[in-house]
Amino acid sequence: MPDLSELEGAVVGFISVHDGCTPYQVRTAMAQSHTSRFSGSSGAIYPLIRRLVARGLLAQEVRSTDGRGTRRCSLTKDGRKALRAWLVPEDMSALAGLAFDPLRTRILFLSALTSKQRLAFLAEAESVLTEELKVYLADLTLKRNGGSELEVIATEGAVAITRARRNWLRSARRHLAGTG
Amino acid sequence: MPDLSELEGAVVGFISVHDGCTPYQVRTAMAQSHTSRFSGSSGAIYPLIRRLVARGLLAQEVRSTDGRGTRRCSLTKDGRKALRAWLVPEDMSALAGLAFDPLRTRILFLSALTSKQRLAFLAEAESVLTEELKVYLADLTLKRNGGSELEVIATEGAVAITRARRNWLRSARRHLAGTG
DNA sequence: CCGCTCATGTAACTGGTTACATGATTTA
DNA sequence: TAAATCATGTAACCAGTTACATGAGCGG
Repeated sequence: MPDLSELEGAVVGFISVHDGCTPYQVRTAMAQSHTSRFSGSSGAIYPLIRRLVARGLLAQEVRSTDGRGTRRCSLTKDGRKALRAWLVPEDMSALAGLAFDPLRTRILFLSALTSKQRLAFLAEAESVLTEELKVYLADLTLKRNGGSELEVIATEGAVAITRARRNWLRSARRHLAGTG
Repeated sequence: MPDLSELEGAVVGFISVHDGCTPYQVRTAMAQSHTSRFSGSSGAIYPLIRRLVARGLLAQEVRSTDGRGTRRCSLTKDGRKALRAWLVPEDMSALAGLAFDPLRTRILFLSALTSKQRLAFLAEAESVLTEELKVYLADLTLKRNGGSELEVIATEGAVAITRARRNWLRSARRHLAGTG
């Protein structure tokens, strides 16, 4: 059995927390997640869940009362095992590795802009990040009353990283504004 | 003309900074980059560069003295234009959006582990991040003497974000250790 | 001249995306 | 009863990966 992909792991993890949820709920949860990595498209989720059922990691229960054929998903024993293996891989450094950051990438090539455009770019990025930070902080408040402890921690991570990015951009802009 | 993809933009940006470089140099630079997003595989780079030449964004000069057919790449006027459009897209929020973080994703599902395993996971991740931080700090020193100003800023970003992640994990671990 | 690095390339695959399509259920 | 939402699905596509293959140039 090959390891779970990131999306597969996220789906299995979601079902482990939301036992008995429908594929549709998995799908919308992925789509609403803050990270834009996965679209939560039906073309991704439904075939993926079928694959996991075929591999014996998921079990499905069809509600006969529902004409749409809505199914409820839960983990099998093998599914829980696969989830644990996905959560804690042999090589943890793959998880911790530097994430791809389109802003950081672009900064390397800002010499293609005039110094005025450069500063405008950094200022604009900074303001977008500040707005985003507000969103995550609001989300954090939400999670603090009503969310699980782990959801709070994950949201704190989003806040911490966004804040770090914003502050980094701010100091970069000030630095570049100084040196022209 | 469609917009440049992230990899295309990175390649065009690299060539803008390293004018006259060979596709091989582009490739190895991508492969050595800290972010694991792109492998820098020849199967990605060579066809990509050919596409960009066909689109008129890159120009190639073949050194006739070289039996390997090594080519030197540079940007055309259209290439510089496309680079600027890629650097500063209409929707800046797409650049600033929360990056995908496999650690953060996994934290949401740590309830599948025993509390002991959970703490071990966080401790291990924290130590990997601490090691990584050392690497980026060393790189920063390197860039400070000998690198461009923009390279220094980009590396400072890597340091800032890694540090934020590490500190976030540390406080999460301490918190979970407290509540059992 | 052997092995390493430089340098380019192709073919099969993969894990997603977008766009489309269909029908059931609920709500105004 | 119309519109919105719930719910599932397929087909065409795409950007990248892995694995493989080839050969030139160079240092020991």
